[in-house]
Amino acid sequence: MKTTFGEYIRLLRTEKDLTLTQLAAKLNLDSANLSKIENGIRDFDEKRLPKLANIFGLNLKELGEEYITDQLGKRIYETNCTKQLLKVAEEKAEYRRTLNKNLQTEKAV
Amino acid sequence: MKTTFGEYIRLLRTEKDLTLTQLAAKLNLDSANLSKIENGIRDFDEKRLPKLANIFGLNLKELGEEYITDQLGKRIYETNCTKQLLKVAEEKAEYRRTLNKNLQTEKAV
DNA sequence: ATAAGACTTGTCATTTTTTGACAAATCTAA
DNA sequence: TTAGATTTGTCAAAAAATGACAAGTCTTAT
Repeated sequence: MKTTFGEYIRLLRTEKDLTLTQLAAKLNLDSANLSKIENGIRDFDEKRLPKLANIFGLNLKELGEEYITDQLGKRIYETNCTKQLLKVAEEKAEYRRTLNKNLQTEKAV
Repeated sequence: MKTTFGEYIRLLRTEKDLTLTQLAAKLNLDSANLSKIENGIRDFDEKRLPKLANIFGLNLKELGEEYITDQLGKRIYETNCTKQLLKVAEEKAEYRRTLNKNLQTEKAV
């Protein structure tokens, strides 16, 4: 997916010929706020992902991955994080994983 | 840097033989909260980075990079983001950059 | 031209999350 | 033991995210 999550929702919505008001209702959401979400002014609330998946018949896991990559991509963009720094960030994530592993085995003892 | 930001602060602090209370005072911060920061229970507040850099004679830009890579690394870890997904996130960041570029040139016209 | 529906924008109250502060507990070394 | 260092728990305050509504613009059909 080469769009923002908001653009993706807009795509799904227009494909099905739904208005903002119609989709917003299905999502228990104000149409004004959905508009902001599609335009990237606000974030889609993670807890509505299951509903979104249902409405459009999408796989929840895949949709969730769209979501987190969008969120991360946004942070990467906002922090002007270069590829080089992103690599460092990835290593730090890896480090946290080993920390957690060690913690688990400690508990086991 | 192959540690969390909290561990890094602890390293800097103990190298200089400072107590939590002493460093916390320099940072305008409660020692109890600094303890939580070093132990990864709370986040270091970004607005204290300049102070932190001064106290330990560090380059602010570099310290800032330590900070954002730690923050991103934490998110990557928390979301169980695989390398593959991280690549997608990076592409999405790239996409946002082009969006922004187009916006700029639009403005110019 | 204008009326209706679709969408956008601005604002503010509410909710949620993060932070600051303090008290009390634990831990460690003299 | 006891003094200092650190950790943990809790709660109020501050900050950020979200929900809701009013009013605006834009488009299209009549």
